[in-house]
Formats: sequence, structure tokens, C-alpha cells
Amino acid sequence: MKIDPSSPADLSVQIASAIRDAIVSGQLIVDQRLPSEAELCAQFEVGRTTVREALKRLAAQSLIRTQRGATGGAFVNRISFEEAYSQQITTSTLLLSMNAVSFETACEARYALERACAPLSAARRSADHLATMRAEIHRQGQPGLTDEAFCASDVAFHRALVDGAGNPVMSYQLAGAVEAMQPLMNMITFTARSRERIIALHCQIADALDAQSAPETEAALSELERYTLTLGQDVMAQRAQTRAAP
Amino acid sequence: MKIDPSSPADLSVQIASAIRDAIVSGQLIVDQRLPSEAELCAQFEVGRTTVREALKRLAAQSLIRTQRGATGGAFVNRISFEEAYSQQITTSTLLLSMNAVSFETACEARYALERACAPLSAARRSADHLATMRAEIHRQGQPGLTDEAFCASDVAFHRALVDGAGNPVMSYQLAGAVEAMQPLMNMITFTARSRERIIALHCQIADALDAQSAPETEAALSELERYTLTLGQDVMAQRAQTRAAP
DNA sequence: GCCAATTTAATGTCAGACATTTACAAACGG
DNA sequence: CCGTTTGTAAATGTCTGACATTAAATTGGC
Repeated sequence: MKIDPSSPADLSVQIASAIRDAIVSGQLIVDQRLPSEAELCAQFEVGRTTVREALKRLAAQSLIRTQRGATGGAFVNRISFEEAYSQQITTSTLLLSMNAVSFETACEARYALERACAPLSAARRSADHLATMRAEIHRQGQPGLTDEAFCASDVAFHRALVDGAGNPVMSYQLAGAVEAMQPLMNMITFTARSRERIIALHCQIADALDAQSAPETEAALSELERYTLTLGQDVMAQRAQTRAAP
Repeated sequence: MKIDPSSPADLSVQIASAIRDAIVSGQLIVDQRLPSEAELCAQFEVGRTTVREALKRLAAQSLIRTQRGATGGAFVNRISFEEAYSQQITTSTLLLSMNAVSFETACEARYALERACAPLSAARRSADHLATMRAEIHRQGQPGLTDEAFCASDVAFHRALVDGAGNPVMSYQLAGAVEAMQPLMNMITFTARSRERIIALHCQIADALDAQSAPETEAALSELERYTLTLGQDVMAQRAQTRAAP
């Protein structure tokens, strides 16, 4: 692991890259302890500040964890699905909100991926998953539920659907797609009527999964996609109007 | 934005969280300049080291970028699809390699998601996408191609398929799924015979997309999944044998 | 008015000190 | 002999002050 002090790039970035490469390539394995900060200073011939900033960069990506105390230090972290989830969700959310991704595009991607889970979920969903979905459907029917709470429940419902596929890799991939849509969905004001429609479709999905019918699940998801899309487009149209004639 | 100096969590972590929340919630908008390090020190009542480590954490997640010089500082970064790609790929790759995800699980997730692109890609793929796929197929047929190069070309082929859907959000989501599989695929030794089979299936996929036939594309993908799975399982079986009787 | 030198404001790096945490071992007391 | 306490060492976390480097803005000369 070497760095180039004459490179225009910051030293701490170079050091972080060097260590990251070592981890990704398998030279450093899970739970292995990195050299102490002092040793890294000597190895790279830089000050402690620089080494520390490099380590913080890696810690921010959950590539390492640090422990204080006598036997402490920096250790290669076994990145958990949970950590990967939350990282992906922040990234996806910001990506969508900062890049003027249209509601249509996000919606299409989300439901296309979700439909991919349908056959697996229909085959494998447990009673637990179904129960979660039914519970969320019930919550969505409660009067006085705020739009935000409705959206949150919606996300929980769809995550149960995805988790029903019993494939952690898919759950991880879909977490971003589903949750990143939430801010966009939160812009929608749900009328009693539209909630009713969504709940009915959720019921259809739950029933289809209960009956282990992949085609019916996919059909209901497609219908939900269409409906969500019209809701989103209405909001956008209204916004355009308000902005055009204030 | 406030922090709690009596909290057990590191100050730099708390500060990073506070700023991250401000960005995600939209209090800080894209390209907005954060206060200078000195100002942040005063605001949070901590030393400059602490503030800097917090900023490095955020920079590692591409949430901010920094510029040196007189009008420099830290700016809220518009996270690009490219940055999001590469982050997701490292995370996904490590997630798979560190958590003993089975070849089957990863393969299933990947092809399920890829099939989700099929209908969109069949409808929208451009001539460019088709040309890329044909070119990669041709490359895969070259004699003397290393296994790694074959895998890399395979990834390029599948990315063209995904990009053909014309949905950047899907491309972003799938980048992780497809590329993270590569290290697993690299463990496979491709015989001339298995390459031939894969190339034939790639041709089938390209032809189906050319004909804009979603069902045929999906069928070919499913067939490819089955075949990839058997290849992977053979490797695993051989490894188990070698380990059992050295 | 334009070009070059200077100033200035910011981040990047360094060195040294002290604070805090934690494991481990030694001393102590029953 | 065992358990508790105390001390010690090694590591990370934080602070301070200094200097280096960068790049924009300003100033000065022509």
C-alpha cells in the first residue's frame, strides 16, 4: 500500500483509497485489525491528522469500525444488510430529490422491480409476512391518519411484500427503490377516496399472495402503479397551474 | 442544528449527522455553501479537528464537496448517478463477499431484477444499445480471452440491456445487482463449451430485444439464469471436494 | 484597459499536548 | 485462595496553534 505525495489529490483521500482497495480486494479480511494510527503515520509518512481523516472516510462507508481503549483500533467491518440498507436509502433519496427525476421515472422503476419480487413472494411468503401486510392495510384504513403516516404504512406494506421473497439481496436492493420514493409520495395529498382505492389494491395484492398467485399479484401491482401515477401527475399538474397563475 | 456534548457518541459523528439531516431534509440545498470550518467550530463549540472529521465523513458519502482557496469551502453536492453507482457497487460487492451470500441467492436476485427490465428494454432499446450488445457478444467469442475479460464483457452486455430500458433510476439500481455478482462470477472457470452456450443465450437475448419481444427476452434470461446457476454450483461442488480430500 | 504581483480567505497538513476509554496486570484485603 | 481495587499502558478522541497550499479578488504599474 503506497501513496504518491506529489499527486494533486489530498493525502487523506489517497490513504483512504489505498485501504479501501485492500479491503475490497481481500488483502484485509473481516475483523482484522488495521495498524494503529501511529503505525499508519509511520507507514505512509504523514501526520496523524491525515491518517485519522482517512479512517473517518472509511468509517462513514461502514468499511471499518473503531474501538477505543487498550486493545482498540480500527477493524475491518463486516458490513451488515441493515447498514447497507440505510446507506442505500439516503443515497437513493438524495439522488432522486437532487436530480429532478420525474415522478413517472421513479414510479416505473419502483414497480418494475417490485413486480420482479412477485413470483418469489407468492411462492415463499410466510404467514408472518401476510400478517404484517394485513396489519398495515388495517392501519391505512384508520380515520384521522396523516398523509405522512399513510405513506409510512404504505412503505411498510411494500417492504413486507419484498421481504416475502425470502431473498435478502433482493430486499436490500429494493429497500432503496421503495423508500426513496417516499419523499415523492409525501407530496401527494391523499383524499379519502384515493386512500380507499389504494387500500382495495393492497387487499388484492395480499389476497393474491395468500393464494400464491404470481400473475394476480403482478396484475394488482401494475394497477397500483397506474393509479399512483395518475395521483402523482395530478399533483404535478396542480403545481404547474399554481406556479403559472399565482 | 445542535449537538449534545454529554452524549456517548463521538462529537464528529454527531456533527456529521446534524449536517446530513439538514441536507436530507432540504434545509441545505444543492450547491449551497456550508459555513467555513472556523464558523462551524464556533457554532458547535468544538475544535477544528472535530469539525473537519465530520466534514470528511460527509465527503465520503458524496454529500458535500470541498474547494480550497479564497472563495472555497464545503458545498452541498448534487450527487450524480455515477457517484451513486460506484458507491452502491462497492457496498453491494462487500455485502455479498462478507456475508456468505450463496451463489444461488445472488443469482436469483440479479436475474429477477434483470427480467424486470426486459419489457421496458424491449420497448425502448435504441440501436446503440443493440450495437453494444452485439459488440460484446462478438468480443466474448474471441479466442484467448481470459475468464476475467469474459466476465467483464458479460457485465457490459447486461448493463447495455439494463440501460436499454431508458430509465436511469433502474440503471442505477441494477448496477449494484449486476456488478456485485462479478467477483462471484470470476470464480468460475469458463470452458469453451460453457462460453459457447452463454454466447448463444446472449444472442437469443439480443435477437429478442431486436424483435422487441418481452416474453422471449424474459425466457432467454431465465434460461441464462438456470445455466449460470449450474455453472456456479459445479464450482461450489468442486471446492467442497477439494477441501474434503486434499 | 490589461497583465502581473500581492493580498486574503479558505482548506490541507503537521506536531504536540491532553482527555477518555478500555484491557490487563499487579497489589491489596478478606 | 479468591475477589476487589487500583494502577498502568495503549489506543482513539479532542484541542490548540502553526504552517503550507490553493485560488479568487484586489491592487499596482504600464
